Amino acid sequence: MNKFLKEFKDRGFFYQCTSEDELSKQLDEEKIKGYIGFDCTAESLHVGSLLQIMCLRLLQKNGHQPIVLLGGGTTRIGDPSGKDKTRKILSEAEIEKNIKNIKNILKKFLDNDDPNTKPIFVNNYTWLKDLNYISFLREIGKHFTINRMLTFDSVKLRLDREQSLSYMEFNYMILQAYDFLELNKKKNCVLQIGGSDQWGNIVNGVELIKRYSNNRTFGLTTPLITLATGAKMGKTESGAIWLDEKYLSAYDYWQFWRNVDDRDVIKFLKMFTDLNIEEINKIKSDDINQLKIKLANETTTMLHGKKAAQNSEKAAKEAFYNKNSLIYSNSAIPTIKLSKKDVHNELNVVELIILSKLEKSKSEIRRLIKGKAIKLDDQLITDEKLIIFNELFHNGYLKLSIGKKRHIKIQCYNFK
RNA sequence: GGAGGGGUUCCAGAGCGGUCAAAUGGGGCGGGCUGUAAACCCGUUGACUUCGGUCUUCGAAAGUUCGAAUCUUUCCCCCUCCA
Repeated sequence: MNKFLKEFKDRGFFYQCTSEDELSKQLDEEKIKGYIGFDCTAESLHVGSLLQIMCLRLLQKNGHQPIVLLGGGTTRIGDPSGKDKTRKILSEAEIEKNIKNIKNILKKFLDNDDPNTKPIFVNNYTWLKDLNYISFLREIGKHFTINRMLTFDSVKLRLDREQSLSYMEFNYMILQAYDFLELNKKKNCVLQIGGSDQWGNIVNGVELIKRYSNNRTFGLTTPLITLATGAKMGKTESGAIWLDEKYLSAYDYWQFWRNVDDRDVIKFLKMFTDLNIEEINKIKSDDINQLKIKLANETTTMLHGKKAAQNSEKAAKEAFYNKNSLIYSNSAIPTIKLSKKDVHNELNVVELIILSKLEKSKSEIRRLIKGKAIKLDDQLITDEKLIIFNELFHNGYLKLSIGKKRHIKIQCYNFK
């Protein structure tokens, strides 16, 4: 089997392929271009898209060139796959902003220097915006039968549940197929990779290209990643695991990986790190926590850099293992600064926590205090009326802990 | 177009004039046990509070009533069946 394809499988990326043997053969014979489309509905990408990104990296690693399609056009329509309801339609400005943001994140993960493999970024709006309806129907539309389109899951599910599917959304799969055709014509792209929910859309593209130009192309899908708990990857109760530091700090990103379920560790090491697959297979999981730290370091380094990863690890050590030690300015624990005007003589714990922005409801904070969750410099707080005074701070710093996992350093000089 | 059923707190889903900030389950959060894991047990889960209470919530608006998530009217949205 082809090297790329083998690693693709070994790492757990593989779900379905249109014709595996032939793809393998073609990959052996030449360096190809493969594309993945990213939805631009959100302002940033979260870990739910990480597997897709890893696929792009794997292409590069094997000398193939990835094409990143940022769906400026199709985002204006909305993919009905896996959706119960029509999505809200974004404004032009929002979409443009999202595309820019997402592109920057992808660049962090990809090698942008090697001219043979550096990613090609395309926006399908450039070719979709000027389509002529009549000629599109005549050239492209004739290759699609409604009979067949009705059998695709994305459509069928909606219809079965008697949820409305607009004509606009119904056309999404045709446009995605057309994207593939366009990339095949213009860039000689022969492979589309996507999540398993994209299978129908991808197959449509492969078939359209076959009918239109008799070219051979391939589709490859990745499985839907679920956590051991059954939840979808990417979103937690406290918010999505964003890949953008603006929305999620490197420390919190590190913590996400540090806290994965035991059962997911090896799987994630394979999927989301560059560690050699044989090495991972050799690991005996006698120290699962060490592995989790490894996972957190690798993933954080890949996205935020080595320094950020080291800092996060250091901060975690301080927060979880150096109990009862005072916090100083060189601590890596996330810091919030209080300005003098925030602070007055009567400031109590509850207000302090509000100022720290760790919680926004006073009732919730009072509940937490009653539940023995709040600590200042590892001292349990039991009185919600406690007034914050100067002696609590050591060299202007105070550690605030909420529960076992949330620790923050509060900095305030000249506290009264 | 005709006939019914429904919209409840993060989700599912009870309530059907006062005892309802609203059962129960899930999820979340916190505590315990541990390993920053899982499982399990316990607590908690609208906001504000001088801890006495106060204020805002049951699709939207108006009304009946001492009192409405619960009754009436209009409107919006969803579902089922018939044409």
